[in-house]
Amino acid sequence: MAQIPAADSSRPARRGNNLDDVRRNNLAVVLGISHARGRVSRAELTRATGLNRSTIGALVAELVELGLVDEAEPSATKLAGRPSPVIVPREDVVAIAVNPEIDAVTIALVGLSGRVLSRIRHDTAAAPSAEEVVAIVAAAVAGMRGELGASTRFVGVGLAVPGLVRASDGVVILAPHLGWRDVPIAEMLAAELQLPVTAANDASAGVVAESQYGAGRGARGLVYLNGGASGIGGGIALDGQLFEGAAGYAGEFGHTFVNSAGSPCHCGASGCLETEVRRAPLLALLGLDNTRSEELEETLLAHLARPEGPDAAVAALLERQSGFLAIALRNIVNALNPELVLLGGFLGTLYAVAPERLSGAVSRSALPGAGDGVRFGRAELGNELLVVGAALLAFKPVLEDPASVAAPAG
Amino acid sequence: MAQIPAADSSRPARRGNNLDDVRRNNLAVVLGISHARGRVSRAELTRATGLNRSTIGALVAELVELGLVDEAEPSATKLAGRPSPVIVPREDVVAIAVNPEIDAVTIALVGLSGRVLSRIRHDTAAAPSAEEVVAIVAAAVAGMRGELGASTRFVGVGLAVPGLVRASDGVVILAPHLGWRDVPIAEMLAAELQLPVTAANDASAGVVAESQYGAGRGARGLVYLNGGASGIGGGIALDGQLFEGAAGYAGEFGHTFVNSAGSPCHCGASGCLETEVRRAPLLALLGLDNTRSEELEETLLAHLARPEGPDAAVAALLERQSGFLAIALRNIVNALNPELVLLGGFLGTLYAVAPERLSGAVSRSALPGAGDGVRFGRAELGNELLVVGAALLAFKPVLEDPASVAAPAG
DNA sequence: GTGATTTGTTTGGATAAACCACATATTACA
DNA sequence: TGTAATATGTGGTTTATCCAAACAAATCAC
Repeated sequence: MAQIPAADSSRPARRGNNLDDVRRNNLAVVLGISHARGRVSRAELTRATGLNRSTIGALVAELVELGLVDEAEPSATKLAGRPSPVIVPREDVVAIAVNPEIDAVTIALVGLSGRVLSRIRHDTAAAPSAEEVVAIVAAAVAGMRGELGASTRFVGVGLAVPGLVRASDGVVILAPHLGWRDVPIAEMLAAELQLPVTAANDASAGVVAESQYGAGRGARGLVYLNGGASGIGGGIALDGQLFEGAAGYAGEFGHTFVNSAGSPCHCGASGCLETEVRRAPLLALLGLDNTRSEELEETLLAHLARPEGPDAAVAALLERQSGFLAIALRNIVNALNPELVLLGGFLGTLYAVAPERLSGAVSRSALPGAGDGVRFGRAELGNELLVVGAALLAFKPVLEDPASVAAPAG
Repeated sequence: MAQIPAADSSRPARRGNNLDDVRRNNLAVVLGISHARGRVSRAELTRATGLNRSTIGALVAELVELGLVDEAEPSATKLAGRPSPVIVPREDVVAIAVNPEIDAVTIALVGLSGRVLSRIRHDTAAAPSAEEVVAIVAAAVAGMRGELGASTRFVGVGLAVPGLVRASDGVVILAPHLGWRDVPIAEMLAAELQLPVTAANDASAGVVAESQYGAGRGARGLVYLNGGASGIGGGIALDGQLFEGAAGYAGEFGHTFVNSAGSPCHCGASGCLETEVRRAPLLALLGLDNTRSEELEETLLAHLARPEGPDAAVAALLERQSGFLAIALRNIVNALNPELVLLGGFLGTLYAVAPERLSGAVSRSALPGAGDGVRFGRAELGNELLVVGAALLAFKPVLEDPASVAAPAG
């Protein structure tokens, strides 16, 4: 009878746990719930975590000591019993969110409470270079610092980049629209701001935000596809956490093959989702210029509602693009069996004009099981999406190990 | 400034940890390493887990008490110092692995040591019904029981089914080649054998086996595609664990879209990988009958090595099928950024005849980052694959919580 | 007010892992 | 053959964690 070969030791074995890990984990759980829900009473924390009342008391006291949360007066309930103090994440624990785009750099300060404290959009004449981004961010942060109280603590920087970003060190491998290639932007920003920097693809930041605060709340397995002016990006979130893959590049659904007779794509292949499903042809048909996506959607819905019915070319284009999108989604559903598929940007519009057409096509063409279990939806975080996603990237180390942040000076 | 909406409470918050959890986790880690490596010294466990010597001593003692491992004499090393006892998983802790196929049911007993203790292939005239499978398994297990010592403990049953299996309750939603639809096979087997039963898709079982014992050892993110007589199945393993998706259906790469002009597939769509890349046309061209895959590969390699070169039709077919496979793999690499892609069965043959052609095509057509980081390989577990994979499914509860198994009677 | 209910607080207890000192078993080398 | 060096098991002690229980406090219902 065969003996199965023994596994080698190349995969590092799971480490053992000690008591420190217990504490660290429990602090992270409590801070995580507090951060996710905004306001929680100690009693709610007790129920959610399954920990003892006294343990929660001690954990919360330590988080207060660390300057990460405040204990506030109990909020009025209609229940009998002693009121339970409310835990709120401190707003003066702040992440810096940065999003360089083709014609602007957006910088925002986001509190641990989830509030966007301030936000600047710095327009640029051309696509900014990495050096320009660093300079713009440094100036913007210096300016915003003054508006905030002296107690403000910056815990890190989160960067959402429209391109491929290596997760391990935050190097931008390729960002065609910015013209970047192998740019160590995270390192550069970290040197300038003296803060830890986490960089990720913009759609990855988006899926994290949607997963925790947006239409993906509560979904355990979430796939996100976003159609922007520059192409189609995407991301995968499992249990609220970004799925990175081996090196951080997972989620590039824009280059899913959907058409044998398709156009060549800048990626080198042809027939990619991104080349077949684009905003531009629709804008041209509707006589629109390079507009915001809200405007496109309004115009499109109005067009479809015309008494004489939609133009044949418009209807055909929608039909064709929905078909290609359905093919890509079918692949994704079969491969990943997600609970929820979220569509943003232009793809959200495509979904919105005929939700049934798209979801029906996918459910019918995907395999039973995965196909009939999946839900579809639109991304709901608009403007705030990338800013919040980037901030979540920056907060991640704190949320995973609250005790690792230096306690406040005072 | 915007306030991000608070997350609702629909996603159950992560639970807190207590000391029991620490112990449970550490027991699982120690047993897991022991199971994966086959033979480990206590000293090696100490280094791998990062735990204290005395803690490892206590954990191992508890596992011995539970009857899951034995402590054996130290094996000779060339190192100075006191020899460290060796921990070996007990062979009389046994899982029952079951694999129903179109023309046979395979039943095997697999020890926690990883050894296949016995194995029966029960041929059937036609595809077996669920009732027949239950009867065959019951008879086989009764027969094999006699061969084993009285100390043998059965911890569970693992079932690898060629079809879609709902992970939560082991119901086979659809197994076209068996003619099963909504069959509660896990429940039926559990009632008969009075043991916990875990069922999964056969490729899912395969990827787990390859990930832990086969060509996927050490890979953190692994994608597996297998070409069998009945189609193409697949699975995803992350850190040695099966990625199930929302309900256990993840990994159906056989229905990836690869050809707009493709044939209709039994799944309802058309142009699926499974319809475009098949064994049958190649067998026909080579004048082979319905042979084993080893035979196909030998014949094919011999044909390609002919002095006059391969037949043009054969070369064209290989080129064509490799091209479609490359398209599917490109999609998968872009979407999941796996570390390793493993090909089994007919797809392994297709890869083996020209590894460079396939891996080169994928690396070039996938996006930089994901494309140039991925490795390709052949699945290396042949006959044992499904049996080992099914057994791993059955052992999973024990490996996750060793203390949950009843201590041996003796 | 009085009682029921819920929750914070305090204290003591159980438990798990770390730490330390010492015993033990092997190799290296004179 | 004997001694030193090295690595590892063993047992007692310490430390940190969470839990359980008793008590105190704050609210609601009547």
